[in-house]
Amino acid sequence: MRFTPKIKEKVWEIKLEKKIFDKWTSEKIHVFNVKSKKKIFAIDTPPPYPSGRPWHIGAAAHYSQIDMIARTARMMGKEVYFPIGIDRNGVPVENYTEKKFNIRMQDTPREKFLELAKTALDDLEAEMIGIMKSMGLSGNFENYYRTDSTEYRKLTQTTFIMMWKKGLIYEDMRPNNFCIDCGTTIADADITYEDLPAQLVYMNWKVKDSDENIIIASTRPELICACQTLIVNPDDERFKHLHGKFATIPIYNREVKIIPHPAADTEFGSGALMICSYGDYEDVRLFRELGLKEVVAIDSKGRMTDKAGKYAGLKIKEARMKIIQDFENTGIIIKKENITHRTPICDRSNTPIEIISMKEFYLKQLDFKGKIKKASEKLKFHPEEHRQILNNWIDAISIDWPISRRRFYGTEIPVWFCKSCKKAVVPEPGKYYQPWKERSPVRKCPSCGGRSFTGDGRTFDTWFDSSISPLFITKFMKDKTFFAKTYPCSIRPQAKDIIRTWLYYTLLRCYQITGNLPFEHAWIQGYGVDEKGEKMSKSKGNVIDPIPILEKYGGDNFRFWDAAEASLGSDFRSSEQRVIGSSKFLTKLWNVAKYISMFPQSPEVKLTPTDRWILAELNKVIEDCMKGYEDFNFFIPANRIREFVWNVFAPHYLEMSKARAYGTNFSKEDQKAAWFTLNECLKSILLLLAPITPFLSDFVWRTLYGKKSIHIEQFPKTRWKSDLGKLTQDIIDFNSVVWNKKKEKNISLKDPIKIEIPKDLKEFEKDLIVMHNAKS
RNA sequence: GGGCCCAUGGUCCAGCGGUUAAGACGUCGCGUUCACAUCGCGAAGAUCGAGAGUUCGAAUCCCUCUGGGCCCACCA
Repeated sequence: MRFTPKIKEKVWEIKLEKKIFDKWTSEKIHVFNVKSKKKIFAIDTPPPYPSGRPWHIGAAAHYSQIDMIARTARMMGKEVYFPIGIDRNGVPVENYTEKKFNIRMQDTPREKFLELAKTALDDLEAEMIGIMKSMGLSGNFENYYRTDSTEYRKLTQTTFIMMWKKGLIYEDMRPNNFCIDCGTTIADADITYEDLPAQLVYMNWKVKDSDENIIIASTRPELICACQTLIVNPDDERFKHLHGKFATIPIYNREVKIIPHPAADTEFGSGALMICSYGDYEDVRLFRELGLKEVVAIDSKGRMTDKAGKYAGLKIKEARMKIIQDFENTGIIIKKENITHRTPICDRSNTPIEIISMKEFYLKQLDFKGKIKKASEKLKFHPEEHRQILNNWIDAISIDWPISRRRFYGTEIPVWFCKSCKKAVVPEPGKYYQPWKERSPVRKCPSCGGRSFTGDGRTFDTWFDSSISPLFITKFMKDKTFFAKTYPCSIRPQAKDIIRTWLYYTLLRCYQITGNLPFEHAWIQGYGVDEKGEKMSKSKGNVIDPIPILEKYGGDNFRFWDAAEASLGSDFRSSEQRVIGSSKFLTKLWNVAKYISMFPQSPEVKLTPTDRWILAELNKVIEDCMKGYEDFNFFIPANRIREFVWNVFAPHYLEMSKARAYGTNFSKEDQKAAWFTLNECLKSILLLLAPITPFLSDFVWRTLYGKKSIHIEQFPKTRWKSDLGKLTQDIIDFNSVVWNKKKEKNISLKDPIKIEIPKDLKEFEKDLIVMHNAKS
């Protein structure tokens, strides 16, 4: 009998992937059916942000693993809802638009700017979608969503209006991070710190009713007009006699109290410092703690206000230089020191931020800290240890969330202000509002009856949009049946670095709106770092572009690489070398499949001990893989299968059963037993690998086992349990000994050798003798 | 300053109370028509970051230290 492989290709050809992907699309095997009888598994896919190229290889790997989650759930018998979205709101889009068209947002008419911003990301978005497809994502590409769509923004506004009605939103004048250059309040997340040189000046202030002076050290002398108190450390002997006395602010001649407070460091400067509104967040904290009244010294354009007296109208830096000069002339400054100062910088404009009080909208979150923490106990984390990051963040929250931004490209805040009573008027939900260019839908002010309104020009913080993704994808307020079936979602996959933003804000917002958690599982992936273990960043220039790697090695090799390298939740190194290394396994598997494809498939017959042994081993593999899949940890199955195929199945079972499979000197039944076992193993391996390497698995499956896709099958069952599995190590050891002996004797592996089969391996004697050409 | 995580052959990564410490990549040697040179077999290479402790027994548990990564706070 001649055997020819049904698999013809010499190697796994990555060009086949495109065809397979198109087949999936035309067969609609991944289309979500909300009416299905199966249990629904909804994935709150993170909509990626196309903020520049190249797309981060770690992010691409992340999405390929999200697809593994989807495929795993399908093979566990669930009806999977796997939406795809793209995030397109906020400052990075504006930034990209400015660069792309060489304009400045603040100098461009809003309408015009929005038009440009709306399409600025289209090419980047197309590229991202292309990457997702080449990685084989089984998501919904037919109608993927965008966070800047009318639909999405309408829902963001609806949730705002609902919360407004519940009294969860208020407007307040508070000190906040303000970027003068961008002209907006910004979030803490938009700030980085840089060590910049600064001048620490020591000033002599007169103490009231005394001949003494007190020396105040400051890097911000221009803020003395906003000083409300002086503090010294309670234990500082130098100042104990001054507690409760007053000092006079130079130039302004206003008196401020000297009080003891532990925030003053005896080691730094003079030991005494002024508390002004606002030099830094310590000032803000103390103003709040001590109930001080703020003095607005700087306006939103970055100029001194009339509170600064003769310095009014000057820019901050000019005022500082001027006042230092004046103090030097009058002998108030006794010393100047050059220090480096950790300065908060706006991430986008690279200019120092100021703390300025502005009227902003706030969402209440302090009242929910306990509730969110309690509710999140039910959320299952993968891996569990990352729960800590969320808990730490919730504990650290000390103010409500400022949600308004003075920017253009975002969801507009649906609010008009009555021109006569100045009160905010909020419309009914159900429409996408743009108050900066539309007339108020409310004709008469509910408070004063006024009929004239001004539209709010601000937009929301982008997290205010993205934090309702679980509501948007489940068609909240749009399709009651769909929502009831899909919410809460099953899982939120996301990266570790946005736990305190995206994960936290989503929990908060969805809890406030629906009263329960938006998903059951939180699946957290680490960062993709470079080959040296350093975080990739554009400034360092170590960002790896996934496109050339995908083109060269294909989706499956890329996916197998990230599954086998990125352990659940931990950071993983990325390099082309490592993808090449992983790709060897697919070649190996390909050849195993090609070999097995030579033989006909056989119904189950009486199996030999060798067959029952490898099936017992296979059984263990299935058990181990399922443990990994149940935790959505693909590192475990990827490595377990590689280990099994490469080190047990191919070198030992394939060799032991080869003569039987070819039918040399064995009965027809024994031959059929080998055929059956070979195919049984390959089928299970393919099924177990299908979520990780969907292309190759499907190709081989359709070539050998079925007209239909492997992706509508379920994971293999464990039905081959047997004690023979205990003998695996002995078999491996014995084969190794024989190979070594032949090596020592310098004879070919096919040459005969005199060797005894060990007692415990007697059951396998016949196969072992033929395999090694052993003579007793 | 507070917190979290990590430390295993040249590199990556398993093992989490008892194994001759697994595997992959890389290196070296030998080998090949018959699934695979995008291969096979074999070899070298790890006192499991350091120290102390618990235990009959520790890479594995406790403590201290060192080095690295990350998050939060932050010097007026």
